[in-house]
Amino acid sequence: MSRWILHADLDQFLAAAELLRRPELAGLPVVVGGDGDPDSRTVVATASYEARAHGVTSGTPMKLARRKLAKHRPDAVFLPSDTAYYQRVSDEVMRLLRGLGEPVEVIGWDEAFVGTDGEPWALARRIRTTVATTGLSCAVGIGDNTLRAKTATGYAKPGGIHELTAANWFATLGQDPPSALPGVGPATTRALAELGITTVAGLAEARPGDVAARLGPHRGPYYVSLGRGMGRTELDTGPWVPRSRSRETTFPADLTDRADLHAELRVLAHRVADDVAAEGRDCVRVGIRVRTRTFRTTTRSRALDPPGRDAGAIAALAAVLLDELAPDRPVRLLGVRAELADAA
DNA sequence: TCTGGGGTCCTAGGACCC
DNA sequence: TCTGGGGTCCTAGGACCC
Repeated sequence: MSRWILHADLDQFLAAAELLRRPELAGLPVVVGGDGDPDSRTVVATASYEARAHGVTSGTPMKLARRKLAKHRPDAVFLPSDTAYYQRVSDEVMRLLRGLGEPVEVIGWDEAFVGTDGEPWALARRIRTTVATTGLSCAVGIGDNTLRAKTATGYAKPGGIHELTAANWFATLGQDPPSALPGVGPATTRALAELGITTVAGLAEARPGDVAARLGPHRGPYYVSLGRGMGRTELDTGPWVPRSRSRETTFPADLTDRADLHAELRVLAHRVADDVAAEGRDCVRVGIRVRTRTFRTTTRSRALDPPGRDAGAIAALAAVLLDELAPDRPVRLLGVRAELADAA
């Protein structure tokens, strides 16, 4: 248990990582996402601040991003997402953070918690200078638990430091909508509004039982605790152990032919099987995902009996599930997922 | 405007068992 | 003969995050 939790978040990570190896792009709007095909049906993963200035943010459809930037920034640069490279850059940053001698919990490519019993502002500045040695920059949130640290980072971006504790929690965001809290999205915000809860302070004062009746026995009380600013003070410093592996593809054009669908499914299943084998663990359950032209998404899953990592067995079960699902509309996306056995 | 890919966790209903 | 309640597993879907 740590007295202070710090949350480090790399600024515009994917775009910044690209600038590391292409310094000549500095100052230009840089948009990372998809496979680099200008017409692909994909979205922006990360946009540099120069691109954000023109309304291009994460999640913007790539075609729309091109249109928005074409007007004012014909010099904008579009790059395909190179996940293997970003992972290497991330690994190096996390290695440096672990070198600080404090507990570190990695929670994403570009985010980590660092715990300390020492002076948190001094550590926050050390984190920023340490990360800067890689050529990247980060914002740091300081909190008395993980939730307050992560929330604080939102006030620190880009590249700053902000502290959020029990002392200033409600003064800072008590009147903000519940969606200001990490883990509360649009659907939950809507459901809470139906209960008359429209602010973080209101959520904190709600009766957990009332929220549970609307949002579930576990989630209801959890949301109330979020409103109160409660979070962990214990970090999980162990390596991340994946619970599932999946691969999915949105096709350039919708597929209707059953043989085409099965051929694509087989490719995905084999890629998943490769990932499962690389984990050195068995697959216990196989799932597929089908999204049709109308964007309706359905899933099917079934236990793999016996569990294993044989690509043929995983692909065969995926094929059975696709036949059962038998989509009757043109298919936009196919996905295959393997749930992994508990690590030994 | 036309909506990615890779993940995690929770919920709820039905089956099944005692 | 009829009725019960609780626990657990399986599965589909929802919500959210980066």
